Amino acid sequence: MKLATWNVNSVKARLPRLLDWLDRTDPDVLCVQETKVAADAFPAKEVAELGYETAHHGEGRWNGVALLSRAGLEDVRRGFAGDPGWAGEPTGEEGLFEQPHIEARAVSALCGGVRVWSVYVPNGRTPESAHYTYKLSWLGGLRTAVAQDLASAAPVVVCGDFNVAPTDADVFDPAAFVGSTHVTAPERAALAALREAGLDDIVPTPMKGPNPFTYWDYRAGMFHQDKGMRIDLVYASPALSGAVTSAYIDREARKGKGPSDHAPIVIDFDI
DNA sequence: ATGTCGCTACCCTAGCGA
Repeated sequence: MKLATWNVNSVKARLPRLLDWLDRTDPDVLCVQETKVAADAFPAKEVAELGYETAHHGEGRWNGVALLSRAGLEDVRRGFAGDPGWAGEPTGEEGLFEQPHIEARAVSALCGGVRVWSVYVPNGRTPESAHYTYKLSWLGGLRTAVAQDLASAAPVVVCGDFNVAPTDADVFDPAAFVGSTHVTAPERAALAALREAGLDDIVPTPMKGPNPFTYWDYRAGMFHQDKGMRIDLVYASPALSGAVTSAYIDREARKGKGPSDHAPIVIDFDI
């Protein structure tokens, strides 16, 4: 099975590149994040012409995750029990929600006997922010939901934009991130707790240079200087992590006119 | 690194989020 994950930063803006990439890369399953379109606005017809079924979980202008599969797409689950939702700022300016707002950040399905998740973890903004607290509790809820999947027979793989760099080697300069999200001990502990539920981090090989980065800010020529981060991750249960035959970051997809700010990860499993 | 994107609402540019 060839599995890939890609934060496309708007499926509408990226559609020509997405279709071209699917055609040339030929994955069996693609996990998509940041579709930024409403539930019924995913270009399912266009990807169907390339042979893919779609499961989209979208809400409009922000977030949105999808699974594209031609290896089967069964038992689709949008969201997960225990998602805390975004409850607003405690003091008000952005407005308190009467009920926590459950955002479209996770979708999972059985693809060829594998429980595949596509997730878009909250950014967190700053460590002082209510968004950061939300990020940590969201990751805690994800861990509980994934642990339940791991108790069943099917192998599990959780793919997506985690908005956390697991180690200092996963950012271009740790000193540049002091006081920022994505690198704090609690965020890394939340990732570790997810792994400890029974998943291995499949670290992909960069196509060029020593750094396994998957994201480079659009600004300041960050991509050309390889000042990036590894925040897109593939966490797989042992039956899958032991069956990896290749894993790489497709930095070619980050080049040229109109790229996403994230590169896809492509993994081959011999299963 | 704060140099760019993509979105929406409101009108074609500003404000937001990343």
